[in-house]
Amino acid sequence: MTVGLAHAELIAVLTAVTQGEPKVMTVRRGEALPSGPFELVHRSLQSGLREWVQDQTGHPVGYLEQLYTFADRDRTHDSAKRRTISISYLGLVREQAAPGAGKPGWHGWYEYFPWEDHRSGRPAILSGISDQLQAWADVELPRREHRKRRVEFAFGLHDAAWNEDLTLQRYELMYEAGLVAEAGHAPPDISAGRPMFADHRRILATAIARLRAKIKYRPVVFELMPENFTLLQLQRTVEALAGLTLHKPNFRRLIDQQQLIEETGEVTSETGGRPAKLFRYRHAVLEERALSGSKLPLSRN
Amino acid sequence: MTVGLAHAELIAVLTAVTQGEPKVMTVRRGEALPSGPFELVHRSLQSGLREWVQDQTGHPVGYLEQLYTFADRDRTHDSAKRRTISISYLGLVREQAAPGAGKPGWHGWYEYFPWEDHRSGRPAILSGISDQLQAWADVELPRREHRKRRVEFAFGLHDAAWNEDLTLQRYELMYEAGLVAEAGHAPPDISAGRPMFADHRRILATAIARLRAKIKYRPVVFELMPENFTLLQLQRTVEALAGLTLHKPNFRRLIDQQQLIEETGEVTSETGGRPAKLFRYRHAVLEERALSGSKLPLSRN
DNA sequence: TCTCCTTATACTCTAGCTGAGTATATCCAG
DNA sequence: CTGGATATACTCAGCTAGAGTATAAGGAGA
Repeated sequence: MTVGLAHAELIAVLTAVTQGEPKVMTVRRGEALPSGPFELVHRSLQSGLREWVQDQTGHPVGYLEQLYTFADRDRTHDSAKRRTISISYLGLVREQAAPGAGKPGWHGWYEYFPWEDHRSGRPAILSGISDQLQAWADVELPRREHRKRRVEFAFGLHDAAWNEDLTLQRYELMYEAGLVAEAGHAPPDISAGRPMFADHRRILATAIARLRAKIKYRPVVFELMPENFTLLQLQRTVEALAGLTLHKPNFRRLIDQQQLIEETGEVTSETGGRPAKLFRYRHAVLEERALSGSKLPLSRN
Repeated sequence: MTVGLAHAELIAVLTAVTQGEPKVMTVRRGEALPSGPFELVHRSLQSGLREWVQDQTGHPVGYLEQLYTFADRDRTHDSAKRRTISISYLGLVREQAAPGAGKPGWHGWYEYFPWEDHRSGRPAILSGISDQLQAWADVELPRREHRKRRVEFAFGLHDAAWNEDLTLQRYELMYEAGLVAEAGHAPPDISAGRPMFADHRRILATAIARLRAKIKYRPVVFELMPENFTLLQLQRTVEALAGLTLHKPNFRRLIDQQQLIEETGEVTSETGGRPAKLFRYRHAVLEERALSGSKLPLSRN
């Protein structure tokens, strides 16, 4: 069988959470995600990415997960005979292992997606966005119903509740409606987040959505935590990722139901009030542990 | 930046469920998954796949989802200067739209994974498999604990329950332990399912795992159903995918809680006993509808 | 025609989980 | 020693999931 030829490129969304803020590693002063060629020396895609991330940041990536592979023709700047296949990955880095986390190179997620951070309530920018989206949705009938439903669902208007997992859907709607600079239409009058090179912001949206969904059923948060941490630090990290505030007593109950962590025996009084116990992740509890969450009515037969 | 050159290949896991059996479309008498080159004429990866699947099967693919992109060096049969990137997709086809579903070309999932079908109880083959896996896990101490935990968790031994979503983990363990023919070790004495070309069975395992997980929170089953169906037909389809039997009253309760379907007003008496009402999927309820399933303790502040 | 078998459909009950709120403990600063 | 801050423990109501039971309505065959 004949097989097409293409360039292969690896794109990384490296994420760390420092001081309760989610960050992404960037190049070109925050305008692009780091990327590199996939070459023959690399054993596999994943190890290829691991190698050059380690070269560039000097620190290991704990968790690495493939996100998506793109190859739309629009993205190609090559000759007519070649095109680029971009394979994107999500990588999680521990706070301590991200020494440049304050330096340029690391930028907060919510610079690019200000409407995604609901920790201090619904962002003001959302009213402008939803106004414009509803205007965009108000076309002739066949498409109108569909558009309206998508907008209301994705942005939690009317009776729908805000669903933090829909980051990608929201970005795509805004792209379709021409509200983000990358769409290339007339520049929007509201400043809808900082744009990025090519479709890099879309890839970041994919990563955020994936991570927000994943923390609910896999213990991946701990890849972002230092060795020892307090329960509130853990909660703040989850809140940073989800862009939401959580109910403290219930968060703690959930955590120790799962038996994912154990006390170190030490306490820290750097938290302001009563000293907090330090915990560590129970590596013994292993990564394989899925938190099930079955929605099927099983029977025991 | 320099970018590596590679061949690009699209691999499809096309699935249909006919008469309560999950099938996958194959070539070479069931030994391989259909695949085709990604070429310049294609607008995008997804549309490229859609086009040649439609050409080959003559029927449209309803639902199409990217699975994974592989590029391990072992898979390459090319010259030293090229390698192949394989992008795999999961596609769902309606029962009626799969005219070849009885003909050669379509094979049951469980020919390849007999240990995955628990609809008639725990398959007998599993005792042999778990014996051999436990023998394999019984090595010197540093690795033993980890191996034992993986085996027990993936195969639901001891206190762990069988988790149908772990199809890929189970296949990978069996591969590591040399229990599947593709591993290339000494041929296993138990016949652990029908092998496939290269890593195609691994890709099929990925597809099964993804689909089993997805039916729990997205209404993708309906992509596999005919226009009108009875509740038991729907249940049998879900059971076929999950490889499990479900509790009938609870299944029905779950379905109409979600308001995903509506009565057509007609009944069918082809089911043997009392005639069953026919239902159809409420397309109005739209694909965007995620069934949430949040595991985060949200607060209303 | 009546009985039995089969499938369809409706209802009940209980344990556990989730969302929400409240109460108590222990440090630091002034 | 008092107030502010954070940490930690406990309570309670409503919902949901798992499980079981009861009734309805067709067909096949005695």
